[in-house]
Amino acid sequence: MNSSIPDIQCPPTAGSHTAALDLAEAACRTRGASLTAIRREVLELLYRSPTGVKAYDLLAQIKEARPGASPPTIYRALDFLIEQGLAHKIGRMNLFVACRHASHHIPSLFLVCPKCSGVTELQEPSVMSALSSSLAEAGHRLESPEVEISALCPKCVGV
Amino acid sequence: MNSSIPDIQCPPTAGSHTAALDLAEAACRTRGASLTAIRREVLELLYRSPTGVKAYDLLAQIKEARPGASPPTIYRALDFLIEQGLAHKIGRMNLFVACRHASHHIPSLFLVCPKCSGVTELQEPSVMSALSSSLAEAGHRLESPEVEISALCPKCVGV
DNA sequence: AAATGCAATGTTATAACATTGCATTTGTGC
DNA sequence: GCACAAATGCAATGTTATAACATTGCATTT
Repeated sequence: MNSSIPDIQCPPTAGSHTAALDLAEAACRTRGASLTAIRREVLELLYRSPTGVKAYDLLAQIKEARPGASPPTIYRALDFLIEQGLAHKIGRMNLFVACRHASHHIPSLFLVCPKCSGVTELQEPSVMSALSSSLAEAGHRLESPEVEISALCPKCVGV
Repeated sequence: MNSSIPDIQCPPTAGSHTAALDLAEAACRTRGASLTAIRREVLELLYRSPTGVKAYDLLAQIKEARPGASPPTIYRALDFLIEQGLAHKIGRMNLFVACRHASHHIPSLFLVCPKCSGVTELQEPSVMSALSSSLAEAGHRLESPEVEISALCPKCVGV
């Protein structure tokens, strides 16, 4: 559809993210998975919400285009995106956020602001290695390369 | 602790924890708060579950003694205990756990095992300071001295 | 003793978040 | 076209948490 006339539309936060979506689609393909229309739409909504989105808010947004959508529709899409490393869940807040980093070879910190719910993904290799070696010493091991931390964001620190 | 006749009672995981409960009660008192019977019972259940407990499991247990208990009964008690620094919530797992450290002047890491749900509280000042200075550089600030991290525990690492 | 204030608790309902199970459709290789 | 697996639609249900309002119990004042 959208081949020409490129500028109407784009509601809340965003430009089109087409490039990133295409990359994501290619990445899935190389792994034998497919970024279907629903999944792609959900991912796009995540891209538009740098601050994280709640599942039922996603659902409401998706319903505008697909009135039949139900909770499983988006939870399944989210599960897929998380499996594929394209999104993360922020447990403490029941918030979902797109992964902003091309590769997750480097573990990330997710700073979740308890005031405004904003999520910032931060890569700090030195902190992460200090952390994981401390854990190792205590006999533990990081489960995933995603470490969530509750931290006030720059905006909310000031207040 | 248990000085004489130490073995009757104590159903699931536990000894009586009377000493710890009394300490907690005293601590509340010095802050002008009161560890009422319900709150004390909830705290005791937390002490008995080193691994963390879900709110509705707590509810079920409390109901044995207090059939009228309802969700707010325990959520209120949990809120109070958390306010008082006597318990923590593990967000990702919807799990509640008693605080094992007398003082929280030193920030703590909470290692939550995603396999067995075990929670270990760990104090690592050097890691914590590296962490908080990294955050500060990015304009953020730790919200609380409690940082939860998903990490396999020693038992589950092996498997 | 009666009235007041106030924290805690009881009670009911509902909001918010997430999963299960099964029927149907879609895409892909043969 | 056909068979098979993957994805989706859909309804019901499960799980976690809070809102809203009434009541109790106890300390203080009158």
